[in-house]
Amino acid sequence: MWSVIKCKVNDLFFCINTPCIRRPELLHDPGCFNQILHNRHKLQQRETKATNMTLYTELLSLQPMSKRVRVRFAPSPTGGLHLGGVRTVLYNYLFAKHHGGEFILRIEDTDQSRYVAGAEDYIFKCLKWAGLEPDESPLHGGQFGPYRQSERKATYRQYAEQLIKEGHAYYAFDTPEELEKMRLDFKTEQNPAPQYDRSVRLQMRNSLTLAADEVKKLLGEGTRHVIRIKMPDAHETVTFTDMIRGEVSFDTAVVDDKVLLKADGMPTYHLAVVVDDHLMKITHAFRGEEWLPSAPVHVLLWKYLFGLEQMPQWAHLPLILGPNGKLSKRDGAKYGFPVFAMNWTDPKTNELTEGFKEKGFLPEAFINLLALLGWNDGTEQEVFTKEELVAKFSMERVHSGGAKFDYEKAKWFNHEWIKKSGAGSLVPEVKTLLAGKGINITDDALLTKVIELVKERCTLLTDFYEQSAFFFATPAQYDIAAVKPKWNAAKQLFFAELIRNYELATDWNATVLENNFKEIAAVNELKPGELMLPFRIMLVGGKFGPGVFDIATLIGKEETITRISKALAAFNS
RNA sequence: GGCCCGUUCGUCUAAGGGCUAGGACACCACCCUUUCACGGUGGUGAUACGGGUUCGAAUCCCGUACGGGCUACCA
Repeated sequence: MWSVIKCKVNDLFFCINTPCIRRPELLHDPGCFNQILHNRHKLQQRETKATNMTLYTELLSLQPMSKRVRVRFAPSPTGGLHLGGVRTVLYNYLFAKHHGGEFILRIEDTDQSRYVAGAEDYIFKCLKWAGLEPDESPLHGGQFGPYRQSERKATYRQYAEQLIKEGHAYYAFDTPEELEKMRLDFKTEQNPAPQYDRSVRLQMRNSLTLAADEVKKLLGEGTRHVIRIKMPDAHETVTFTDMIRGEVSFDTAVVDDKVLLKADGMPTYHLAVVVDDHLMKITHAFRGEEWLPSAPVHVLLWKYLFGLEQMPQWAHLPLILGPNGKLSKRDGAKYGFPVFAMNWTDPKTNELTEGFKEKGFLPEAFINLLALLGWNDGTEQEVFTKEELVAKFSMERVHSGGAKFDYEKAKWFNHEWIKKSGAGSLVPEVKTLLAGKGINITDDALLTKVIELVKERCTLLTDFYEQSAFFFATPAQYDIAAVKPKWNAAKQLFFAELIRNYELATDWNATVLENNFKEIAAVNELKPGELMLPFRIMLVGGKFGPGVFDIATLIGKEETITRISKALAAFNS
């Protein structure tokens, strides 16, 4: 149950809704306390820190009632899951886990015309990859199912009918053509997008304008109709407190009569979100900022249907922006960065949109970079494990402004995570990647050593191919240009001698190899520096990679000698 | 057009009325490194503008500008 606490501070009353406090001692956690200040913005503006502390102390003396936190992510299965969607999932997940609550996934598939085969399955795969699996969903089950709105179709109509009975909604019989005509007729320069609202509804065909028996007759004949919410006639201000933005208000006179129940009997998002959030006992509802304009409709529905005190706390997350406004998959294609979590192929067009996973991102890095796009813990820490995020996340520290996605920084996060990961844990990924390029590895221990040696040079997982292929295959080509200009007979002789020396080596390790290399150079009066680069080209093929003697050690005596001989032939031709 | 939200280095952000506005990415320079990286040191670079409140404003208030979102029987 909600416990609504009224506090009087400096002659001002504050209403504080306490979310799930299963354990009162959690109140001692300042982060948790922040969470409780439903209307902290007001407090922030008018009160001093000291007063806040007084309030805090007052709260401690109260016994908050417990209500388990339940949050939901409600995607519509119409295509790929993009950055913003995954971040919404993340914030839901972190918030739920931070408060010991549940994270629910509900499929909002009420628009049958937009149904896309495979999209739902794809969403689950993305969540699994990212490590953000729900506690309840169509796949995971739960006490509040079904979790697909299409399967809940029968539940919605009664709520719409109830609204009509109470005068908060009405039947509308207007055909699509009539609606189009209305929009055309009322369109002016001043009003380029006329709404179906209180100014026009009395000129349309609906149960407000038609006689009661006419309406009855139409309904009896099964005439196609929708149910629309009837926004209040008088100017009424709808206000709610957003966890991120503070108080937000709207004048109901400028909000239109949104359709609640469509002609096919399916609810629209507006009805479904309110009914299902209620039925599924959602305590906090997080969604993108693009939903803010329709929030007054939802608040009113809560008021009419279930009571405002039952309404979840809203948080409208800032948008993730691309180079030109709201991030779209087009931006990704245009600027060369992934937008979706995983590769998505549109089943109709066969168009492939690249995903972060396939681009070479580690799931840990992906959620880390997403978490920091709009949130920080107030310290200078930027690399967080999922566990740290769960422990530190709070909606209070989410930024209100939109964040432009920076692919360079995203790559930096991935690089940090590759460096941070143990070589062993990267083995499966790198193995699969190399196998895809025709390099099949059987020796995991060797691969682990290779990864350890090259991982700091890899920003994306896919970089492991270039950085480690030469450990498993003799270079097919050499960067001849880097060697040829300074190549001469003396160097030729040096490497011939090096082969003889290495053939006799009994102790094959980097130190011995380097010492022998330098001794022979000294005897021949050559500078080791001038010989290192050719040696590298012989072993690697190019001017990159870890220390040459480390490479020689790992590829082994036989292979090292083979590569020197082979390269010698190539350099001389 | 209307409504709503927002605005600190190019980008992500810190600073809850009080040091020289701090950090990270990117960029530049140097050091380390006989490759490429990692790492280290330093540097360039921001409170949109105008009023107000205040001893004092990035911070609170108002206005302007700019940016974004929404304006479907889509979500």
